[in-house]
Amino acid sequence: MSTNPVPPGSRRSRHASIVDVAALAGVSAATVSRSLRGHSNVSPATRQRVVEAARELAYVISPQASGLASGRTGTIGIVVPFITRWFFANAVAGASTVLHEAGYDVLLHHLGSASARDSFFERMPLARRVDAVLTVSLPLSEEHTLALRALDMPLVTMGARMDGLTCVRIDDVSVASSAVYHLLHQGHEDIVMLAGFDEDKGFGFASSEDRRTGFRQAMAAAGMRTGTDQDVIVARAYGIEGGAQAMDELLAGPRLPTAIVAEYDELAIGALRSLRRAGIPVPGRISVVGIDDHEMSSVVELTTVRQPVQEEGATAAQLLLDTLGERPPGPTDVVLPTRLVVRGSTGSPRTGP
Amino acid sequence: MSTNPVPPGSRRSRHASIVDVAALAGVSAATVSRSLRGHSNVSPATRQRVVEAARELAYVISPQASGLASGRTGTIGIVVPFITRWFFANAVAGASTVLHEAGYDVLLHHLGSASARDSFFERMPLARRVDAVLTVSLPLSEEHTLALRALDMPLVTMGARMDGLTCVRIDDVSVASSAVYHLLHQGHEDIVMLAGFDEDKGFGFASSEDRRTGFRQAMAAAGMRTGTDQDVIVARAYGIEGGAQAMDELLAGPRLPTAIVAEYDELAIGALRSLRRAGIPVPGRISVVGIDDHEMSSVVELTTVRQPVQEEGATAAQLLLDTLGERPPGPTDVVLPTRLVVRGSTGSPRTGP
DNA sequence: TTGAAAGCGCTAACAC
DNA sequence: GTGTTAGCGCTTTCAA
Repeated sequence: MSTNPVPPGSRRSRHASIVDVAALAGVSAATVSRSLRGHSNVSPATRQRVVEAARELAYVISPQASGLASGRTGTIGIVVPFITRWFFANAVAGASTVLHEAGYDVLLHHLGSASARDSFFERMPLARRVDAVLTVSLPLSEEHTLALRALDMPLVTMGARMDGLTCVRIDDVSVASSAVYHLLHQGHEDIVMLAGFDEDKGFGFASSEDRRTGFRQAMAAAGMRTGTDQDVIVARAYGIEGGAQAMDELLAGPRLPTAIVAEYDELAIGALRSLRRAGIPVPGRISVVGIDDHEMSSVVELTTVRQPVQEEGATAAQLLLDTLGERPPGPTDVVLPTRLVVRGSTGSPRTGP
Repeated sequence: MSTNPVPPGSRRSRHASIVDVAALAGVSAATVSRSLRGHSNVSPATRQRVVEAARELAYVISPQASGLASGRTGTIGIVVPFITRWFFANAVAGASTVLHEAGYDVLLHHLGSASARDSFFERMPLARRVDAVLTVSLPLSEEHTLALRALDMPLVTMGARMDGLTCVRIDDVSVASSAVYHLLHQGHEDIVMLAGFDEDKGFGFASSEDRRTGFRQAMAAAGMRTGTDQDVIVARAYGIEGGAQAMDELLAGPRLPTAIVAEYDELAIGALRSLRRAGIPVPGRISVVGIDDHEMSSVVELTTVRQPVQEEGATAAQLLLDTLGERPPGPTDVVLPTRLVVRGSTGSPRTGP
């Protein structure tokens, strides 16, 4: 019927190698290499024969051998604090789709905790394994930055500016400000920011600082008192639970503001859960605004500032690929647009007691 | 002050190589290799010198060279349909934490769409790049299965049984049944299942079939009519939007059941959104049960059947590592426990018209 | 316990 | 255009 795809006399290792293909096509290994990688200096007829031989032998190039010889890995490392959070999962999705389409593999590292993060930067399991690195919203210490730079490879950050590095982000200052303006516009005067977990000297997210700044700037510009200890409360855990706990504490305290700006939607959603359980009407007694437009925000009718997370990831990945090409462009700072999405969690404050 | 970590006369490539370490330690490359990998037949003194030399030169082993020589990659491939969905992100988190701790790298592939899935199995970008593969909830066609098996490497599935393969899962049949029993126990007699997107011949999830079976079995056992066209409605999109649309259609139809069992929580959450917007009281007019215990389920007070997703991922990863060791165990079928979490979305049906 | 030598499978100069 | 020749940096027999 058909010829055996594995020549009987071949060395019969698990895979056909480039010399097997070369033999079958009647050319040298170098020509096979050139043909399969689309180099121009191969005659169409030869290339044709090589491609067919490769197909017949089910030849798959060995990335190890190729990488060893060429110095490239064909792999990009993506580092995120948490893969389970909506934001990071979407960032990874946007980036890895672009990278896979470009023929790159993606090595994923999620840090998960401060200790895991430290051991990551200490062991640096990316060294010699990837051609470039994309980090997402990692607030990096001096030490971590050095470890990353010591890799001496292209580096793009998403959501965290670093000197001399290409960064894709949103304008976190103005994002937080616009959340405040929305509330001010509705007549709120007693607004508190619900900020993310800090974990000592910070395994928060890189955007944290800027959002707090944006909050305070907008408050100050409107003549609201700010800078006190009470205008920003800090969650003591990540995500929903962090937001819920912080809200519980606020509810237990002496004074409940008329509005909350949460650093990110999951905090806001946690706060909403606490408010609902406590029977506090939203927005009747208190309004809540988030930042992100998490996929669940429409479900809980959360007013929020939307950012295009997948697009940020895709853009960052594309810039990384550009850097890998010939004539790499210099570092840039790409800022993507955001917009306020008004839903049911905000409204005018009740006048009177 | 201190000696230069890069010997002036060395070949000064970007990294120190094993021969640099060997030279500095005054041994052969073979001994360096043995020392650094903890082989027993190296004298403590020698190993000590090698380790110090490696540290001094900031030596990092080249995975490419090592892999080329040894035939191993030190990398595991994880394949998921979507990384942005809560379930898969958690599965990946559980698995990759275990794999990273064991010193393996993780190559992530998320398929995203049926066309991307097909091209994935056609191009098989895992070939020669990983030592083993973990697939999560992928319903595989005959063709895909063959492509995977052709890789000829250890394969563990999470949430999708396949002949002769190790699988970690929950009992999807009984999970769906228990959701039904909960409703029956509350007195419901008119129950409809809200099932996931099918996309022609199926890019749904592997658990889909079993959950429908569980639903029908429980209904039949209770003497409810089943098998009609109306006891299972199928969403026309994934996730929340799919659930919302399906619920909208049900609401527009002639008959509204008193209870819904959703194939997974995101569908249930979408359904809840539609119900809230339509002003239908839950559980007053209709009860809703989900499956998963998605992190948002507590926020919307969804009654659901919890499954330990991260633990499933971690278990699957561990089994994969076991398979990679000497004396690989045979294929097993690990079923993890689940439990009903009763929240506010279910209650007795209203008696009367 | 250690070293020498032979690859692993590919790419990149350099010839022709 | 195509082939030849060296490696890329390890691991692994096989000897010693």
